[in-house]
Amino acid sequence: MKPSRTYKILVVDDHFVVRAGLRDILSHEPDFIVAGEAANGREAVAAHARLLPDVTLMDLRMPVCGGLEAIRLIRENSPAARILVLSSYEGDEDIHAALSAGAMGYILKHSSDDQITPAIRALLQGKRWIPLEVAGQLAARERGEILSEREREIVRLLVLGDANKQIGDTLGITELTVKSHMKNILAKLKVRDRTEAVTVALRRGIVHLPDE
Amino acid sequence: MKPSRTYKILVVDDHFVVRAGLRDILSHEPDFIVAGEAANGREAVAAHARLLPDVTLMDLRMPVCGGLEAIRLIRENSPAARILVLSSYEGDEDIHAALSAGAMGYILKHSSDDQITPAIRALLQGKRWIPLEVAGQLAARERGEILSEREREIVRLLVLGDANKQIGDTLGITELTVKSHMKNILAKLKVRDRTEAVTVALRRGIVHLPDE
DNA sequence: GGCCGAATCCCACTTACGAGGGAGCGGACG
DNA sequence: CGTCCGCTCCCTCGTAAGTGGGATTCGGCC
Repeated sequence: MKPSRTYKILVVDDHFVVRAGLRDILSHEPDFIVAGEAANGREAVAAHARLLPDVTLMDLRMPVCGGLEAIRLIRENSPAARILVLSSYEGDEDIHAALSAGAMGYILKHSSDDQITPAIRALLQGKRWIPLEVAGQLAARERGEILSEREREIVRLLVLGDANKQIGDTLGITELTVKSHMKNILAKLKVRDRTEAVTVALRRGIVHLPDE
Repeated sequence: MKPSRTYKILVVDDHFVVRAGLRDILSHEPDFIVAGEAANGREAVAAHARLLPDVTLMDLRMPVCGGLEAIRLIRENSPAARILVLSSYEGDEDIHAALSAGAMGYILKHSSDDQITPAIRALLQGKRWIPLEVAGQLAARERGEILSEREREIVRLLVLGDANKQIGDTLGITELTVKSHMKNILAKLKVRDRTEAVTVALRRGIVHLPDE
């Protein structure tokens, strides 16, 4: 039962153990071959251009260059690239950002192999693959209020612990304007104060913890 | 070259892909055998009691029952148990808590196989295994100020977005006392306000994001 | 015993935050 | 074209947050 053809897969994750696991899982499919690996977004872009894989398995949270940026760059060079995000997190903002950056599927890292290979096969057939739990997050996002770009920018400074005055100075607007935005942010996130806003924003993937 | 004896290893991680990776990595060592797997702390305690492995590879962040609690329970039943923590995070508090709970080693998930098997072999010989980067975090912790139990309790409520008054009600103390603690917390964490305190506490592993 | 540091608690004061409004201006979209 | 919505700015007001001090208790250590 020689397969009609083999499919090249690129594996991108900064954790060696995860790459080993994917290599092992994919090796059980006779028509899959792991054509290459990358440990960060920059390596991923280079590897994709070199290998032109049929599917790319991509983590989001990586050093040097994150998955989102890598997805954008890869699809600039190869608009037909099929990218499957494999993430630990399920914040609605992460999911939405990945899909709108051009990912065709999104699965969670605690998925077992009977979730991973079907997802890859779906992408090979040009289909999208969004599990129910992931789709649920997206639906919840649509129901709730969505932060504007400016509001996200303010939340980014908020997690640094900046006061309203400082945030205003950074963005070149008055403190009053910041407070006005902050009021909308608190309402949209349905929280009582800025501290809770930080935890909710982190949980939903709207912002991430600064590296240092 | 038949090995003199084989060593039983228990793998504990909630991510299927990680378990697969470890299974694959360990299978390359002829004297290692993955005797069992567990996807959370409760399963880990049961599996350890049943299998009595020579070494347990344990993730920290897991649902149902976290790794820390699992380490404590396992070492209550088997004080000689050798547990190697395999974590993605490197917050000094996580590291310190795991080691004082009884773990004998601590490695990071982006470690390659040439870091993982030596760590396991070290534990098999009754030695500890703390990589430089991990030891550095611990050293930094010792240099800095360490939060008291009461202060950690307050930080836990802080990340929920509770106001000082609420925190006081929860702990049965006055708001004034909470503010006094908060003052010390801000000083110890070297931050300006409670918002920054949340991000620093999360980054250092002093507290974790609430599940919901 | 006596000293010291750490943890806990209390008070007064200044500042920042968040609620409750309102208003003008721009682009997007039907 | 008008309407919505995001961005900007404005004012007031009550309250929470953060800063300065000081008091207490308790255990360790010389």
